[in-house]
Amino acid sequence: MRFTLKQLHYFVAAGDLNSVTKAAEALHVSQPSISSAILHLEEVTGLQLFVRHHAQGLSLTPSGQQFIRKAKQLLTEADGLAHYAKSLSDDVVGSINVAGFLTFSPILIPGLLKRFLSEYPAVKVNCEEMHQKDIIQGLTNGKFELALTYDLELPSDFEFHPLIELPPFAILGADHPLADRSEVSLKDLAEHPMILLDWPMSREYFFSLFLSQGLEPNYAYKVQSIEMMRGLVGNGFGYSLGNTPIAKMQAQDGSPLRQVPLKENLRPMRMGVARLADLRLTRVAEAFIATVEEQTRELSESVFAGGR
Amino acid sequence: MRFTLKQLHYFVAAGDLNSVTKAAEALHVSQPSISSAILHLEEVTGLQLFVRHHAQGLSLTPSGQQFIRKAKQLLTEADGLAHYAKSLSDDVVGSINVAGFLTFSPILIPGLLKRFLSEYPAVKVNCEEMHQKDIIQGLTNGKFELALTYDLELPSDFEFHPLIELPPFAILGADHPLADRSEVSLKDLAEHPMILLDWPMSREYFFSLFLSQGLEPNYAYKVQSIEMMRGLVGNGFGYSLGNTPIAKMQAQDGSPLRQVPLKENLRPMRMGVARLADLRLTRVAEAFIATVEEQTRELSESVFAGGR
DNA sequence: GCCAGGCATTTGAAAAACTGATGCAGATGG
DNA sequence: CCATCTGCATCAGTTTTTCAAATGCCTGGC
Repeated sequence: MRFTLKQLHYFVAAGDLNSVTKAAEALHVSQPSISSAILHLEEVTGLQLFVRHHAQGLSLTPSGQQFIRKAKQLLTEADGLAHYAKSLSDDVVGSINVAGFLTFSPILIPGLLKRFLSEYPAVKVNCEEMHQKDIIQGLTNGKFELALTYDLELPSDFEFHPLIELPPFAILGADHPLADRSEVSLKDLAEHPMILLDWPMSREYFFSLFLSQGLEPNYAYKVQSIEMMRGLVGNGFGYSLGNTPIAKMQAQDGSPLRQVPLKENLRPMRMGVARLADLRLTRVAEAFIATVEEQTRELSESVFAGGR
Repeated sequence: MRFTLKQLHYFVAAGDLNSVTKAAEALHVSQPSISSAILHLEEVTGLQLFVRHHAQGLSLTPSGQQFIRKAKQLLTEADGLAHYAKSLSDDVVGSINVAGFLTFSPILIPGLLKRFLSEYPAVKVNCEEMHQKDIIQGLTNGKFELALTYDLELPSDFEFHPLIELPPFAILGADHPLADRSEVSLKDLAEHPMILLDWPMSREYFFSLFLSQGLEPNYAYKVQSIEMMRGLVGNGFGYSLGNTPIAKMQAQDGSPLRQVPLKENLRPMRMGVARLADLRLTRVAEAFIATVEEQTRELSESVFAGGR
């Protein structure tokens, strides 16, 4: 870099006051400091910035006048950057990047966004839904500061703020032999063909539920999407398991579905806010977490109550 | 100032490369230099700019991403300022402020501007016409870098580049008793009433002409403008003197005028380019002077030949 | 479990910035 | 016209900042 902001600052002061001495007084530095800053700028720009009047200060040359205008502009922008940074750290402004786990994002996030933006309209919220694996990676490399997800295989340097517990339940087609029960046991289900939502970390969780009961599931199909799973279940190809209740259980082709609680006391999935432990929260993130808490409290009394 | 351009530069490099070490290599500085620049920025902004991944570099936090965008912008603008200054000193760009003496500015400057701008359309030329006194003051305090004027009472720290010599001539109304002569002497004129163009420094010049011949003029009217002088002369109130011939000698009310050379060998007025001696010329100024020379050469064969 | 990679910290040296004093040249005032 | 004053540049010495090599420390890979 050819010059420093400080030199520009000194130069501008001298140019405005037409005096090195006055600029020095105004900025509370010594007169040689101003003088040398100007000399340095004249050196590196190759411009003669001032004409010196003996015993009566100095005045800008035409070149100096052109230069000082741009210099002031740059200083203003530097100041703007400082203020921008300050407000990023002190105020609820700017943007926030959030990741959401695929299953409950469509239920949780739209209402959440609505609530958050009505309170903080100046904030730009970027949301992405993804698998747990991508969430962990995105949080790790700083792509997101927060993630709404399950505490599923979170690395030790993550912090998790739990919001709600979602016990697993069975998803059954209306024609399934077990569909009319008020609750079913994993033991009963294990014999039937199961539709597995074949997502990294999710599949291990479901498998672990059976394992904890000494059982083994009977995978009929492995699918990559919730909708596909519901379609197969709704059409009688098997049952499935889930943690995220939705308002109206129905496949996309209209086949009715049932959500039936499981008899065993199984490890529930804990949904909450995950983030890197050593990433200090911004004001925006704090505000967002507060809003998530409100939104979740509300949902836990309506949609999310459906699984229990 | 809270931060330096250098710190921003180091930070941006680290952010782009996701590595302190790589940034240090790229910028040919040591790794601690980068590291401390980042630490300082995090300190003064209050933002956490990076998440550190042990043994595998670092990545920008969302705050860091917002900050780096603006930081890059500022650096680009700082670069722009450096280039702007460089081109101001090296190229014929930017603007130039020129003063012109009142009498011949309307004759010289329009054509001059046309010629100059056709060659250097990127330059903004600011022209002002004024008295010698204001010209000297404007040059002294750097308002103009050049002035087209007479070498009339120029201070010793001025430099004057003469372009053309303009001997004084008499301006007479068509009905004036001396109007039909091919030349008149000051001695003849001195008896008649004279219309004085009462400008600072100009009046002293005209008076000195008489003084050099042991004469004294007979002031009938003192006026503040060329046009007023011509009007009075054209309507028979007296004669006047001038140095700047114009193409068609006529007052604004249509009264015809005559320009009659003076018999005596009087000190001519030297017209040229004046400037502060210790103000280094910019490229624009150099180019402008060259154009003035061309333009004057051309005019000296047409309009400016009229006085002799 | 050892090695390598990579950032932070330490330490000492070099460079830069700063200051008070001085010099110098023109302006000011009687 | 001379003495004084003003205000920028320069100098010398000190403080501050910058820089880099070495070191430490923690993690990931083999």
